[in-house]
Amino acid sequence: MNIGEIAESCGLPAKTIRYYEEIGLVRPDRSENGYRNFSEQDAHKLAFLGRARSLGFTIEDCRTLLSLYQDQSRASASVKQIARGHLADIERKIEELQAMRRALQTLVTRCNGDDRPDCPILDGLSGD
Amino acid sequence: MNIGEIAESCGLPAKTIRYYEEIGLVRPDRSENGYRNFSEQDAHKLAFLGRARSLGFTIEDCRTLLSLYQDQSRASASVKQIARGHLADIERKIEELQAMRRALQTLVTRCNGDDRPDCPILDGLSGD
DNA sequence: TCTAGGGGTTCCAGCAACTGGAAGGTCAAG
DNA sequence: CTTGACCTTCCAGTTGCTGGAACCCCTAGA
Repeated sequence: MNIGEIAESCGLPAKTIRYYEEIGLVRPDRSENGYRNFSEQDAHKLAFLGRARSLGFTIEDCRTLLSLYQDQSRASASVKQIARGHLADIERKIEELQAMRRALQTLVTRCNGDDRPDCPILDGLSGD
Repeated sequence: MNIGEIAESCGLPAKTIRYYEEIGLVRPDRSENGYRNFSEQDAHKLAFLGRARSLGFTIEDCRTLLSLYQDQSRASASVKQIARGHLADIERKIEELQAMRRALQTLVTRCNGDDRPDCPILDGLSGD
């Protein structure tokens, strides 16, 4: 399969797939004409990567997960550890964002948003 | 004030303050010896920037907010618009993260995390 | 007077994970 | 034979810093 087809099938942009090859996540063969030639295995890997990335795993986590995926003698504990680490990161980020949201919401609510200069948002940012 | 003192007072690393100068957010004078010499005004600006950044505003938003802050004839509506846009971004990100969290949580819960290879997390990522 | 230290300066490289664009090769259809 | 849709490589840019090298400045102590 050419890169266009595979991109279509896994939902990743061709650019991204080339990038994944560059950093060694996939290693498609090449046809006579120099075009990348993806196998079904590659298609699977890329779909796997797409899902892992969409769950927010870093590229390095993806690399590890992929190798665990391909390692029949893995321990599921290794996978779970990575996933839980990532889950903790996500939860931390959610909390950070919620704190921002609360603070910002407070300021926004107080601001009239009219044509006058008086502005509680700027006041808040300037330290009152 | 030298960069060290100002960094101390606003809580931003000196590196960051130099970077802010580089991109034109502050323009401290220079002493005879070439050291940056920050005024009280600069201190205020940097504190403002620190707070805006900690609420997640982009640098470009900060630039705009700063100019509105210094513009006595601003309309508070302009400020509110930026803040609401940013709030919407934050809310979108929170939702994305929460979706990730839910999906990941489900997989993690199902995984035994023992020394056997059987792993619902990898199964989920591989598309079952 | 020398030296050590703790400031400060510039400039360059690198992070994550792509994305855009230029310049050009390949292929099938009309 | 040309057109257009593919594909290729390579380089630069994104965001907001951060680290490090190599160097200057200033003060205090031996």
